[in-house]
Amino acid sequence: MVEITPRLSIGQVAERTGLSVHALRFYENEGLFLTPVRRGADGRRVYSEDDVAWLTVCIILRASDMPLPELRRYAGLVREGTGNEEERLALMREHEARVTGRIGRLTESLDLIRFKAAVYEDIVDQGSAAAHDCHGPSTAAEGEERSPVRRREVLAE
Amino acid sequence: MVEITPRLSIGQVAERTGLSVHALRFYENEGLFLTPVRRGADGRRVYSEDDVAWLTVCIILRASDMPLPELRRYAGLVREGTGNEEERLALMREHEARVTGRIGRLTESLDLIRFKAAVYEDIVDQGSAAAHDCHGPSTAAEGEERSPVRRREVLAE
DNA sequence: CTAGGAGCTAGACCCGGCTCTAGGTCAACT
DNA sequence: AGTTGACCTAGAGCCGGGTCTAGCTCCTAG
Repeated sequence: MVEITPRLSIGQVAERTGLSVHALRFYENEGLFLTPVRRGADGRRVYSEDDVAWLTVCIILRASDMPLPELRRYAGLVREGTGNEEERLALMREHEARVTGRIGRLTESLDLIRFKAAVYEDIVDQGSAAAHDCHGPSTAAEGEERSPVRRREVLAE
Repeated sequence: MVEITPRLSIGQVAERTGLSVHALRFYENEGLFLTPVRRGADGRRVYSEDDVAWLTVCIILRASDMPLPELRRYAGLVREGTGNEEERLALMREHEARVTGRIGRLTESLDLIRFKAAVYEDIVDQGSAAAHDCHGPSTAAEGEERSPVRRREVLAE
């Protein structure tokens, strides 16, 4: 007699998932659900826990910047049922590659960011230790290579 | 007699930086340069290597999703000259935190992505080893906790 | 002299991904 | 009876970050 799959209102789903009710309707419109969202007698949307489970997957994929069209395609594959796992795999692997690439580029950027921060920290520390004017390095440097953030091009300012 | 700071055209800067000429004008409009971009007698923009060096910094900050307003603010601080290193430091540290946060969330997402991929890979391998139908797990799972991507909520599909 | 190519400005447009509004239905309280 | 409050639809609006267009000025080469 326990409710096996409680029927959730859009508001409840919004609350649980952190998506807005607008976003939920929008996602539905975009074809991101696995099954057409059911309606109650009064025409209101009724969600199941399965919907919520799927949404949490969507949220994670979106959090890693999977574009909506690709998420839609993925939803389509899942909707089709078993048999297309190669395609799902390819899609996931592709996405994985994008995400690792993104992480890599962000990590590279962190080199510069931390380097800059360290430079400013030194100046600040120095300035507060002895209370005389800071003498910032204004020598500009040329940058040619760029992959593993070159020291010199990073120094100025 | 060597050109100490060669004068570059917008096209040359675009080529070197990978930014479009449009983007270069746009950035200028947005106040992202350290000094007003000089103009030749004919009214065309003339860039120095310093500009390019600064642009490469901008590009890295943008690559890590520093919003334009913040980049503008940073440019402003640098423009002001030495003396505001605490502010520059704070800005960089803040940005650093955002970037590490982002990397963390992406890395978390990777857990799910790889898990899914692994599931599909198993199915595909299994399917190709013995040529009988795949029996995908369609058992839906409820998801409550979510930080360290829970196993169960991830299984379905 | 004329055609191309690079630049110029101001401003329109685009894209992704929501977000919000207008105008309405319904059920539940007071 | 009236007021919330949650929901509905269709469609407009917004934001960030560019991108592109129109219509113009130059310079250079053929």
